[in-house]
Amino acid sequence: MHKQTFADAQHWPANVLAQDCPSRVILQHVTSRWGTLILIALAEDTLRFANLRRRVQGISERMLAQTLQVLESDGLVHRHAHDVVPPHVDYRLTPLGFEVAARVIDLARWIEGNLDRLKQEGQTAP
Amino acid sequence: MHKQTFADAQHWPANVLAQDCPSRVILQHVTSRWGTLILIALAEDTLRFANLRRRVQGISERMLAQTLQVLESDGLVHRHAHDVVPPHVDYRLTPLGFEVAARVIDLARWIEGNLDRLKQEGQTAP
DNA sequence: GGAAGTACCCACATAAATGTAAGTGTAGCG
DNA sequence: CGCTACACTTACATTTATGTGGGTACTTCC
Repeated sequence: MHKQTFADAQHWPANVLAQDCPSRVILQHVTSRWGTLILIALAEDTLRFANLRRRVQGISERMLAQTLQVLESDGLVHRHAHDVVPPHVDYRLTPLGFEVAARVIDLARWIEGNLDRLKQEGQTAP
Repeated sequence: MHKQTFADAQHWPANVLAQDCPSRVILQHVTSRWGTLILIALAEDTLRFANLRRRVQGISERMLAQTLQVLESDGLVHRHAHDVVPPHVDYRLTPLGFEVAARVIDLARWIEGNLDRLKQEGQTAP
């Protein structure tokens, strides 16, 4: 038996607005600068490292490698390394990855399609 | 007349994967650490500064103020200052804000509801 | 009178994210 | 042979994000 405490109430059910809710961590990964773009790119295609880098324009090798590792550790991306040389590694979304990606894409597409409705003139702070 | 160049193709239609697509900027704002949480909180209620800060647990005054300004400049949040003293300022989403918030919430809710399916053990990198 | 609340801003300091350049080992190509 | 491609990693430098503490001007509550 487990008596529910006030602290528990913050987390059950999970609530991102709660201070140390674990979902915040995943949300950070998914909504990170490159995380979003990688998910979007991989939703279209299974890609190799170099190709993925070409799709996600502007990303450095370092960030691509790092972000892929994070997404993999979350169970959103699957890394398949063929045992050959020179190396050949495929990256693709897991079923879970496709579920998040769909939502991220929905958000991105909305923004892309509503750019003209969004103000951007007096923008000083990034 | 306007002959479409290769560079144009990157931006028309808007594509977040393109290097300097303006939608990336908005995406950053919306998916920023606190931006997401503020949108989620404001989708539930119109809130005053201090109340909003209590909802978005862990945010500092500085970041709250700063992020609100960014979201306001994007046209997602509306700031209504009553001319009284002590100050009374209401923050609420614009119609546009509600549209993005809905998508952000969808993403957040999915994460909250699938925490158990997501791996988190060997997590070293944040 | 003193404390607390309101909605901030500012300067300063630190933490975190990101970029840059170089290196690794092997293979195929001209 | 020399160059390029592949998928990384590591060290170092820089940029960006975020936190902290203090201040403001005024009011209400005790």
